[in-house]
Amino acid sequence: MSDPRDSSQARLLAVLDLFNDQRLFWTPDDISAALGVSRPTGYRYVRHLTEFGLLQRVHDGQVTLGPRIIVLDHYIRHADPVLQVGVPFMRELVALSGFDCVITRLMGDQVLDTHREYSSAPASLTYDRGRPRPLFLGAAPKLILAHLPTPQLRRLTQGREDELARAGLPTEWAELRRYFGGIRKAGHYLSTGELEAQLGALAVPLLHRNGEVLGALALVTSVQRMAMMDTQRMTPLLQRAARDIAERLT
Amino acid sequence: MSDPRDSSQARLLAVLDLFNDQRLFWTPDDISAALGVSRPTGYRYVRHLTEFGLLQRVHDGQVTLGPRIIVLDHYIRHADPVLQVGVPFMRELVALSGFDCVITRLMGDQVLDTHREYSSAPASLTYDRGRPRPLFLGAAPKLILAHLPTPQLRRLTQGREDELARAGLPTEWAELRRYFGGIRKAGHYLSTGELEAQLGALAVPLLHRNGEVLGALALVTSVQRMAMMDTQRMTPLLQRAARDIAERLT
DNA sequence: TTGTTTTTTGTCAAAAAATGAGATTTCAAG
DNA sequence: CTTGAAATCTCATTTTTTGACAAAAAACAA
Repeated sequence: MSDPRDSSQARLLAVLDLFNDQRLFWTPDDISAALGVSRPTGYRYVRHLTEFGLLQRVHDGQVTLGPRIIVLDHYIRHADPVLQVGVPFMRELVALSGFDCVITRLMGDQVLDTHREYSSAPASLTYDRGRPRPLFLGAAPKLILAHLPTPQLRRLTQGREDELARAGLPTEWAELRRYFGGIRKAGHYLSTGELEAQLGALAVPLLHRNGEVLGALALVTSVQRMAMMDTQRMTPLLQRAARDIAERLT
Repeated sequence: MSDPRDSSQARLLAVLDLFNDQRLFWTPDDISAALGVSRPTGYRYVRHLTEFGLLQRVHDGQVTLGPRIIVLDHYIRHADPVLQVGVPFMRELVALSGFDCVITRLMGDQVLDTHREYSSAPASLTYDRGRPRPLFLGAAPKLILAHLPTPQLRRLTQGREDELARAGLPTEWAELRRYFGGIRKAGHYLSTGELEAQLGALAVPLLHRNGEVLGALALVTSVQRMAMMDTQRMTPLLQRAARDIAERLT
């Protein structure tokens, strides 16, 4: 019955929601105001979160995201088996192709690039690790969705008809299913200018033994250079790497 | 009066403390046991944290750190002014020296490398971004401590006599002060094999206009290659870069 | 499919904590 | 030393949290 977002514990966590690209520095007063709690309570929240390193005080009474975030991120990176076995293969692909190589994962409801191995001529600096990506744009997300079990795909797409429409995808369930089914059968997806006008990507799925989709492995570059790529030759290489990575996962 | 770590809000955050290098996957049951709360409460904690993306469920009932961590880390990286202006200078230093270039910061009580610009022959893969570093070992931390205001230095060193002794530093305050004073006057510090036996580093402070120490800028490489470096020539280049970075900070 | 076990979520009264108002303290800057 | 703002403290009241137990849901096996 109770909305889990409306509890004192959740309110404390809600402080973290205030921090983003746009605004990384807050005063306790602003936090209190933004959350609609009293000043002492705002200060208490800040104290608690600072205690755990999720926030830190900087000068002139402002607070910002704390060192614990960086450490936790380090743990994720360091312990993620997909990255541990994947990165060397990504390096090889970069050397082979000259393009950037990216591993993209669906985490919860969010699509994130968890690693990007840059080429000597990086394709883009706008989407690096951790920047939330649209669910329905670009090669990697589409490939991931295409390999999701049907119920999960349904859950993810439900209530996002607007977003689907804006991405030029069908909003009707049957048709949507057919669309993603097609991508799944193809086993790869080539996007040109979907996420960003000047960029293209070739992605293949990272499939666990049991068939579960772990994410996508993609090569990214400019549309011009992408046009010169021999897709027929590159796709098997990518798929091979994806298979090798999956095989080496415990 | 009340221990801030002993409150329901803090207990919720304490869940995050369970996750580290050693163990990145927990079941709600294990969490309940580790925190000494009942099963339903453990499940509630997991639900709350998952709600905010700090945790995520993976298969077979386990949970691990969630996507929100990666996103928040992305915000920090993306919005940190020191990195924004510093990275291009670091690239240049790497090109000039052939060594890795690292920015190290004191965040709260923790010393962290916030960025590492790798050379074509990376010096080490054991200390990358976000791995907590010892406070008293290595060129960068020493340089940062050396430029801290005296009261803060005192606070940081107090109660860590063991750690100081293990690092081969004086445990007595007056002597310690003199030691760090010497480093500060020198304006740079060359370490060989301190943090890791086979690595050396040359560090200079990143000083804000007002004299506040923002962190350290360091070149890292193997002791062999470090021995061949012309320190006399390299130090001014590093210092110059540090000054340029500081100047460009708003 | 069924039955069986395990995991996860409700229900609710007792216990614990969070909260806000206002007072008080701390701290930096004149 | 004074001033003013920032941060903390005190405490009575209100709101949550909590655990025991029960119920439901999900995973699993036959």
